This record gives sequence, C-alpha cells and structure tokens, in this order.
Amino acid sequence: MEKSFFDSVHDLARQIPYGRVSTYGAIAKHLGMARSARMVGWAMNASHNLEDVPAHRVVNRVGLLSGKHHFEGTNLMQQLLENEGIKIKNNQVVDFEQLFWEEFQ
DNA sequence: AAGGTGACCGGCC
DNA sequence: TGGCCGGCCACCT
Repeated sequence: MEKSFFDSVHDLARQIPYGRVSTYGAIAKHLGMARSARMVGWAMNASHNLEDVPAHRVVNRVGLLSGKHHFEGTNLMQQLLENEGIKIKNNQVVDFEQLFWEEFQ
C-alpha cells in the first residue's frame, strides 16, 4: 500500500493537539496544495472510518463547524469540542483565532 | 477514459 | 461576518 494523499491528511490531523483546532486550508497548505482545501475535506470524509483521526478539531477558515453534518447526530462534533474545553457558539468556535493551531511537524 | 463531486479558500461588495 | 463566484485537484463511477 502506497501512502496516499488521504493518509497524509490523516497524519496531519492526528497531530492537532487536544483542546486546539485547525483548518482544512492549513493542512492543504502544509501539503503544498493551499488551493486544494476541498480535497482535505474529502480526505476527512474517508477518515470517518478511522478512529484515531480527530476530524472534529478541523473546521473551516472562519471557525465554522462545516463538517458537523457528517458526524453522527446533529451536535456530536460540538460535544466533542466542548469536551476538550472549546466553546461553540452557533456552530462556530469561540475565540477561534486563539485556538487555531498549524504547527504541523 | 472522461466527467462529476466536494467537511474549501480568497477576492469582492 | 455574510453572500456570491471562480478556481482547484484527487477520488469515484
């Protein structure tokens, strides 16, 4: 099995620390494809099968939980984030810029 | 093999 | 921030 684009995205997603969030664009940028953030979203969809990919810590550029509809129920993503101490208001991360993290290794 | 699709982003108003 | 639009690119059928 060669390492696919999806795997790379999953690796980066796993690096997001507890209590912090990142964006699709940040991940895409780190992969050298800043304009292909859409593919990152697609990759996250595939990550749904995996258990060690914190997809709930990945939001869009304005801190909106754009992927919540892909989680079970309607507020699982929000619950997971609040469980990490992240405040959610109207489907978006409060103090997003402060919690934003992109120090990928 | 070609076309459709998408958990997005940046620019503009 | 919000709405609209064009671009982008790997994956699936």
